Amino acid sequence: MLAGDSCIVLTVKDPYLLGSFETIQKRATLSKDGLSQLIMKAKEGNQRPPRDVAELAEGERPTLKTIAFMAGLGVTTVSRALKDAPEIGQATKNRVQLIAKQIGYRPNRAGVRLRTGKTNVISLVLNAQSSIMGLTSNMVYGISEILSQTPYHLTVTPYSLENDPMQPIRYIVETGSADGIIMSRTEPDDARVRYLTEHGIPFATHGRTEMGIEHPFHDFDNEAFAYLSVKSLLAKGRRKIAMLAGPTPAVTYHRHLDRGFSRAIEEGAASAVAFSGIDVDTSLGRIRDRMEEIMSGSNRPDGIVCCSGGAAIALVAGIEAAGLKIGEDVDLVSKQSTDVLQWFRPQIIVFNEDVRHAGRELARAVLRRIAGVDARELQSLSYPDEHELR
Amino acid sequence: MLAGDSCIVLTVKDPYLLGSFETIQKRATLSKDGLSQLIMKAKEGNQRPPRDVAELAEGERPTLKTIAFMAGLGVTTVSRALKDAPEIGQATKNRVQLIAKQIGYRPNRAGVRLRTGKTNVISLVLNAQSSIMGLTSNMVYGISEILSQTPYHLTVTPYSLENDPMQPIRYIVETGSADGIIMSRTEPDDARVRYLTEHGIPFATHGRTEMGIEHPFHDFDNEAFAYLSVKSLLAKGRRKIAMLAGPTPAVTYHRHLDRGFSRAIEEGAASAVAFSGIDVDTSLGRIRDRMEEIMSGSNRPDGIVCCSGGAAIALVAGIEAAGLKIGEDVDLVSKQSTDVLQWFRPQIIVFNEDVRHAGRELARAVLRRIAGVDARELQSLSYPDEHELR
DNA sequence: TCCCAAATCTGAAACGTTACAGGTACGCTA
DNA sequence: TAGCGTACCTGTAACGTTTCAGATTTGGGA
Repeated sequence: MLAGDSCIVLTVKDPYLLGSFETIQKRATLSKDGLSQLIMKAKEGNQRPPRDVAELAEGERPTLKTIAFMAGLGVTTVSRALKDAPEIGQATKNRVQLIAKQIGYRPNRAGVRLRTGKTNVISLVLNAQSSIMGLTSNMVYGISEILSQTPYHLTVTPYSLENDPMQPIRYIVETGSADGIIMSRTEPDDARVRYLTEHGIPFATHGRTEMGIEHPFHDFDNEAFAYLSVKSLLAKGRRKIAMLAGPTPAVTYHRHLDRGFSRAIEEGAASAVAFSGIDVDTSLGRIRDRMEEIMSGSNRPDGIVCCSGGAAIALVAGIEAAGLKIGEDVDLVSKQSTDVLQWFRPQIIVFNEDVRHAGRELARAVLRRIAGVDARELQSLSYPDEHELR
Repeated sequence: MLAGDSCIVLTVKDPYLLGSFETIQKRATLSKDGLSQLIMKAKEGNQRPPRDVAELAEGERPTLKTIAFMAGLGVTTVSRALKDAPEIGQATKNRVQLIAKQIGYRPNRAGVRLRTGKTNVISLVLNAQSSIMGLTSNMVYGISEILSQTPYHLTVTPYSLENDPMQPIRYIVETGSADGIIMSRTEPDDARVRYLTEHGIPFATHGRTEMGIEHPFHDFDNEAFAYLSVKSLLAKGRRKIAMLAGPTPAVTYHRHLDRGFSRAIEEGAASAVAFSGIDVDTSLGRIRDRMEEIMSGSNRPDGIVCCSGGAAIALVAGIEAAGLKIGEDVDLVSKQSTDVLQWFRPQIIVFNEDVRHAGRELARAVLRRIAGVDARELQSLSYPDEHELR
């Protein structure tokens, strides 16, 4: 046994953790005069700084070798002890794990990655446009919440809408720069989903596809949202109802909205008014102006469904510019992903979409997919939850 | 010279790029019957799959070895040729670079990282709360815009306000998981700045410090913003002015706001009304309610400066709840980082803070800092740019 | 007493890259 | 023709990890 102070830079609180003096000495093939001396000697012995000695230069981090030296074991044993391999004795495992903890060992990601190909990275791929109201932020925070309890890091790769959405995906796959991918703006027939499935890369999508491929996803039930929205408008006696639709029909949730909307309209024998020329991707200025036009016209709706909090603000501006009052001349139901809407027009009926929760779900899904869980078990929906305020 | 089709999986468009048959043969020590045969033989020759042969299994990526084999050169030469080292002949460089391009070679990040310690990662560290209006998103997009033209990846590490802001920083430094850091919520005396400077880790902050350490930063000139805001209110004849201040005085920009505000108030001989109990970190609900109280009281301001677009919406709600009208009873100036504000209350005077631009500046700054540029050359301010709409 | 199996532990090799310390070939000078 | 410098290229080792194929020890049975 060696005294606790015999380590120079790295110290363990419990010196009995260290390898027996004889073992260490055998490894270092040095004379018998305490670990401190031993280390110094070892250092003088070699020409280059002895990295296999438990003294680390400024800024150097302990490695398996460091632990191996301290414990008087081989690196292999240490490696396995740290991951609880069955062929290592319990006593050794405890000893090794304690030393590792006490000297603050952390596996070198580059070493692991080079050897195993595992990157410990989850990549969030999203388009850089449509995210006025903190959608991206909350997604990032949700994902991070989950990843922070794991060895995974989160990298974010935005792409602009003018570019091919496949490009960042292909890059990740070709360079092997992530173990899993989370992506949004899912399309009914999504080339990325096909590509990733073919290549066997774990991923989860925010939104569903309709291509007969089972894959992990999380989605907000936009059909239910649209249905319930129309229902609330009907309940308020509204009869001529319009919807600011999801982005280009290419994106799946546009269809879900349509479906829910049409069903409710039909059930209520109400009439649908079309909003031509604008959708949720349109610039807020244009939405406002078009809205003013529409609401000043003869065939204006008396109830409106909007699927984005940001767009809703522009809608309100347009409605009010036309001289109408929300809650009197027209009612507005909107989805929101941050709690801004109700603070400025309490009459708006809001459904909250918890994007942070979506982030958590998606992160959990990719991780479990990476762990080999069947895709079908990693599909979840979250339901609109009405908060009519005041 | 070899025929173009002599490569099995990897092909180059210009077969003359390949090494001479003799060279390749020498390396492979095989008989003379074309590259295709040669590769097959090489494959049969060894027990394990011959990774040093220009045929790659499904999902395998070309490495330096692959190129070396194809070009009939050593890996070292290839490595250097690819980075334009002076000791490599121009002809060789061209040849190697062309092959690399044609077979789609990309350096293995884990290999580089393990060998050189360079991660090619920039880490964005931010707090997960205060970002209602797309602040985080735009920052991320701005940074990505710059990084996408470089080999750098962006990782995002949020931390919650309850936690120690040092923790993620320490993690990054201890595990060496990034080459540079971008962080926000800078404090006058910032422990992170001190720590990173001491450890010599490149970083850039969104916001300034006041601790005598020169470091890269980008900041919005909040002093000018507050000053100009008050000035515009004065110009509208407002005399009793209040400001919804920046988060806790711990954060530097709070001071800048104060300074600009006080100076303008003094110059205009106006009077400042204090907003007690709320700042920009307060929940929107609470801001709204408090605002209603204040604006219903006897000592209410007739001009208000607000430093966040999200908070401004809550302010407006409070003001209107008190039965007052923006632009008549009271004027409001606000900073905004997304163009939402003016669409719903055109009377609000807005100053745009271009966070995306800040992201670009910060990314450029860290990159140049990593490249060794002096910190003093990497400090920039952006100035408020008034847009009074309609 | 000897041998065998189980329980532990081990060194060497490999992942892809770069740095180090040469090596070879060529042309020029003496 | 020898000697030498230059231009160009090369093999080996190392970064930290895991995997492979043993090696060593221990205890028990014959």
